[in-house]
Amino acid sequence: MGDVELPELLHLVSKRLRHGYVHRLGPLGLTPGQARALRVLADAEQPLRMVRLAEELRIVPRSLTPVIDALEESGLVRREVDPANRRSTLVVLTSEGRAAHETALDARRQAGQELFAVLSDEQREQLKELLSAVDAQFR
Amino acid sequence: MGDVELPELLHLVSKRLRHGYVHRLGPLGLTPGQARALRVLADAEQPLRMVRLAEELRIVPRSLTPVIDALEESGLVRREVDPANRRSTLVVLTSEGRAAHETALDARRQAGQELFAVLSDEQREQLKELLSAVDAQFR
DNA sequence: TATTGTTATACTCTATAACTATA
DNA sequence: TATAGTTATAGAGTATAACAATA
Repeated sequence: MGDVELPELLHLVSKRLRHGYVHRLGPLGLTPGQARALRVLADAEQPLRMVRLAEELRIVPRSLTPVIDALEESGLVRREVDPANRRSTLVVLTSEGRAAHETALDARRQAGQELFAVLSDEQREQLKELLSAVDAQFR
Repeated sequence: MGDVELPELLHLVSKRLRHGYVHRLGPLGLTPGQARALRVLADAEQPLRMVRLAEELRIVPRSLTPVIDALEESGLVRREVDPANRRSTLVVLTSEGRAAHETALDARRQAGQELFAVLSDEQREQLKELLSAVDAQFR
């Protein structure tokens, strides 16, 4: 076979990452998408509206709904009506949610380290810069 | 927000790639997975057994079944019983399938070029080598 | 009218487990 | 017994379109 193209490589490596996440986050009762939402909420350090959270995650609001449904059912977030605009829903991270985020963060770090284990710190930085450049052109 | 980690970047860039594929392959009546299967079959230059094709695509055989179902329905591949081992199914690329592969290849190339447009040839090569190293450690 | 979020629906990608036919 | 592939089922991730509530 031999010659794997760059797009195909990207796809394969990304699939491995997802695989690692699924297996490490699964025992915590989280999907990668849920863990991502927790991360954004924790980083924001304040409740976020659905539209805003979806933007940060780069998915459409409709796709966020079941993610938040699941997190709410697990008690990791809470929906609140935005007093400033009653059309809006504020997604509030609970203390359980914050704790789950910390655990998930470790799991995600481990999966990341495992995936990029063969790269030196320098190479990892290089990879990050290349991918950043690719990503940035669309933002 | 600022500090996006390497794994997250990988996920985001990969998502963009998928997005580009979906939009360019959709009008051709192909999903990215179907186009991948066509590519492997075209590269192999001979019919492949289901198990072998799944291996090349790095998915389990069960996941390949609906992909081949769809391609067969579109007349792009044909299932044949392997005369050497009647348990096995040979997936044969039809001439229509070969033509569809050529068209899909262009679409995929365009999506790839668009995605990595901001990188120089040298940077693309660098990225490819880094991802290859990551991928190779698991093979 | 425009915005926010949800309901409804659907498709892709992937997996595990159980079954059938064949070896 | 072991292998190849399918049926059955499920769970993530994603999207578009239509709608209700609110602004």
